[in-house]
Amino acid sequence: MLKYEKVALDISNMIIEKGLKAGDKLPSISELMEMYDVSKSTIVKVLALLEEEAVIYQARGSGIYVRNKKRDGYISLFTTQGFSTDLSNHNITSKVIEFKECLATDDVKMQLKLEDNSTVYKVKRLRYLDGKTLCIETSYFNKEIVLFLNKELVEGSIFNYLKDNLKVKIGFSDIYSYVTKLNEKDASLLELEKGDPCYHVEQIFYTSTGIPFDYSHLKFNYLNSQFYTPGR
Amino acid sequence: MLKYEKVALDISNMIIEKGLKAGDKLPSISELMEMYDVSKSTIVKVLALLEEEAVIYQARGSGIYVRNKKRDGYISLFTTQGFSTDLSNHNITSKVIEFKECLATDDVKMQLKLEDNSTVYKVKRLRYLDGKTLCIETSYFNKEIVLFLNKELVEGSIFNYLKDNLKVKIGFSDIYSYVTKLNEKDASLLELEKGDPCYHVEQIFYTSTGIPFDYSHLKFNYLNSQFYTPGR
DNA sequence: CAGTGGTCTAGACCACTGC
DNA sequence: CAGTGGTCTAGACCACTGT
Repeated sequence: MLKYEKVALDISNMIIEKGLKAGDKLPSISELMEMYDVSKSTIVKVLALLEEEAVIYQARGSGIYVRNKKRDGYISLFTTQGFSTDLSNHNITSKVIEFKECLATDDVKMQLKLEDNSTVYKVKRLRYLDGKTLCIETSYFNKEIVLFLNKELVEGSIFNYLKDNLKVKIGFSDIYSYVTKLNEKDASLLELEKGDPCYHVEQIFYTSTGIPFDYSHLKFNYLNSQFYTPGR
Repeated sequence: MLKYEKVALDISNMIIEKGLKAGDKLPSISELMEMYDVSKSTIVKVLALLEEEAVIYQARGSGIYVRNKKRDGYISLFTTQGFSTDLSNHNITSKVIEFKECLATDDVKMQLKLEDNSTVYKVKRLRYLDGKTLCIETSYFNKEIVLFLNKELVEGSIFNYLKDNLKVKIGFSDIYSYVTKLNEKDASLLELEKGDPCYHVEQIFYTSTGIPFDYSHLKFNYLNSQFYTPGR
């Protein structure tokens, strides 16, 4: 673990342990330098990281302050990958509906930048939040990156498997979202009615070297999902 | 304008001028240092900025590459404030439905952290994208920060007025979103039917010193809105 | 193993806030 | 105007990629 990550984690924990609230003041940069015995630039980097994570905000000439915690029950969309990370108090499970290897459709080929006649892994899962239907997730994986996948692996956290076992380094993603009315099939899976609202998220994940390896389409149950994003 | 901002802008422009596409390679850090005659740390900061803006990605040991442009017509939600900034090719206008000074409701008081009996500016506008109804925007402004507002100002870009005239320094924001069915009143404003889907965004803006000054609720016309966010 | 990005340091100087 | 955060430099060393 890198120095600036350690210090950042330490400060995050300190905020929790001391029960600091939004607006509470943290030690100044020079104090933090002494506390952790690191250079100013490192502290500056640590604070930039914590600011990006919406843990703190920095006010020039004034100080460093704790930021709001998000409302409970809201899913932190767009911050971490695969949202299984938002564990605290809540429980995400999944049921596999379909798992197969198949020819990529034109849409999938375009999103994953594949050659003609490429095959991909297709995974369709129903995901639950605290036992309630959260969303339908349909994912396509580029087999040049995701070398192997089977039904057992797909039952668990696919991203953890990719990172830990296949050593896939996840770089960044493009996220598109919109709202439609549900069709009959999706409605029955989500335990809703045809015509009910549905929030769609399409996400394309890239490796750290820029190769797209996962194209996922999420359809959320509007009654069981609400989202949070920190803005700048 | 700061040095790292200038260099970042320059590199962005270079990408456009040279017509570089996703995956195209940019000069290495040491080359960029020479080109702009700045230190390595400055280039590193520039690249971090461009990476955050989803313009490039950096692959350790390999190089710096151009990232995808977003699909056209998608609104860059959560990146800039007030989305009036996504100008290119598209045209955002608004019609004021309501403008008044009034007592803050409990909800508004909580979001803006106001005392009892505080009054706020309430602004309700219909916003259009290329002439089509985009969303209903209801905003509440903290009068301690937003010292003055009138009907004329509210016709234009409120955020530009706050920044340029009132010298309000915008720091960060909390963004909450969810989906519901439309009620009759909102449906008629958006030229939709009661019961149609609606994407809601609640956003609380803070000054750079951490004071909440704007609580806005957006209700989008689901037929005319789709969104993009770069992910990490 | 050469080249590239990433971390970290010590220190100078600037810009802003709040008393 | 003291104290705080923000920018910028020059340079050392580390970690990874691609050939």
